[in-house]
Amino acid sequence: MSSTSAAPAAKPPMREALVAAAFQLFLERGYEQTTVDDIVALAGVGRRSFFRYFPSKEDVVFPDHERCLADMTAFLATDDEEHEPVRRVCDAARLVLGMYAENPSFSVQRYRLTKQVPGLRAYELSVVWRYERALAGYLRDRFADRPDGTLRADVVAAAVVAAHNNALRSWLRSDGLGDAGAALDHALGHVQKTFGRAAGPASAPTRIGPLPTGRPEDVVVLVSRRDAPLWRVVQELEAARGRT
Amino acid sequence: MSSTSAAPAAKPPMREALVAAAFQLFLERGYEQTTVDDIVALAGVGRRSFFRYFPSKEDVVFPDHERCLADMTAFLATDDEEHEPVRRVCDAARLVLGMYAENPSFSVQRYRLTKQVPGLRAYELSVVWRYERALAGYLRDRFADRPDGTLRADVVAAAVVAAHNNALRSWLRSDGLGDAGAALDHALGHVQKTFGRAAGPASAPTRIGPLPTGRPEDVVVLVSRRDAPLWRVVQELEAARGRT
DNA sequence: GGGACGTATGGCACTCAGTGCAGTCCGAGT
DNA sequence: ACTCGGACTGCACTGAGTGCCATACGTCCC
Repeated sequence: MSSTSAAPAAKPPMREALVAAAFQLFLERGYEQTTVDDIVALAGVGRRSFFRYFPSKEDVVFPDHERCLADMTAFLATDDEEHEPVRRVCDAARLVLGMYAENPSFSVQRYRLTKQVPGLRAYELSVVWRYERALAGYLRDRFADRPDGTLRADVVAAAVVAAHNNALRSWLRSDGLGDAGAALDHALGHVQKTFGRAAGPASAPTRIGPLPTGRPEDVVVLVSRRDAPLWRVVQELEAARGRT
Repeated sequence: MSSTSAAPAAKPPMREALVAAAFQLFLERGYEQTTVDDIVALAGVGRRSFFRYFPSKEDVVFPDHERCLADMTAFLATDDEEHEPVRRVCDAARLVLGMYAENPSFSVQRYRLTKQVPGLRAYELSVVWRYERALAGYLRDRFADRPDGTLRADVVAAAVVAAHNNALRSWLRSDGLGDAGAALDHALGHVQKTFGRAAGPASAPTRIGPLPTGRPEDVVVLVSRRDAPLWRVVQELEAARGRT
């Protein structure tokens, strides 16, 4: 009972051997030109063992996403409600980028593979989708009381993921040389500026507020939008004045 | 030369027959429990013909997405630069919903399938991804001069897709009974309010005088007096809003 | 009418991913 | 030494997807 149940400290070397053999072959002759038999032959293990460590051939390309997804779920679960929600999901996205930044060369190699193999691109999309649903689930929970809570949660989660991917891909295209963290901070900064803090940025300008009382000759300033009912009323008033 | 080159008017019935046979079997015994041999046996055609019409078993579930994607690409390509970009991609999203709304029952059946078959979900993600890239490509072009153009384009495209999916899924969950268009307009309205015309320089407050034209989402400032007709209209609007 | 031709279809054999099952090997506990 | 459990291997099987060739049908041309 020493190290098997508590922590996965004793990692089987076979898993790493399979990943290494797979990437060697993928890089030298391409993903689709490499069969699972080739991989297990190079790694010197039985074919059946491959599928015990990786449910599919595609999984060997993303060996650590499952762990990262679990980390993110745990990160969002341990929330003391003290954090601003948008800020919180941005931090969760930083967690993912951290995983990529752990092995820059590996991430760059994988990026080149996924860029040109449709099957791998589809697989990556389903992984990203699970990240996005985790973020959206957290936000739906935090926005439960707001009017369009689930809609807003979905949109914010999608925006965070898009910003993350934008920064990540530009870093990967630079062969992992640039500052990934800075690029991500910049991208997420935009998202936080648009969504962070307060309810809808749209409701603020249209809101007129509690009607104050005062002298009839007081001058009042109204803020409206051209698509708000108030503006249409103004147009009618103006049209009526033009006719007289 | 009559109808083969101009328009795809003479659609082969085999394609429809395969789709019908496939869905019949998918619904009565499940997607993974149905083999391609089962489908072609029911349709009474050869196995090889199936793969001539559908590159993979998954494609038979989404028979019209390829056409819809082409429509969207064409819609975005024929842009006279007169439209507001965010508004334009929202309209493109409405195009996609239109395809779903053409066959409500078919869309609902497909939704139930994709919801519970991981392989189909992954396929759908890759389709949605292509829509999103089409939108983002258009926006990247329109935002080319802005400072963070590509980032903004990616985020807006993701937000539009998320809003579209939110509305679409809630409509599908209602078994296609609700008003899909209204739900989508509501969702996209949020996105347009957050992103539409936000980066432009704040315009100076407009005096009422001669009514200026402008974009619907512009913020306008009105100056009035408490004894003027405008203020009384505002009071009525507020009272009406308080009642609802 | 008959032959040449392009196209749509069917049949067959093949590769390869993925699974189920049975057997083997090895280390730990008693 | 015996056993028990887990890791590993081999083998046979299903099913998706592909390449190749044969066949049928309509068309055009002579």
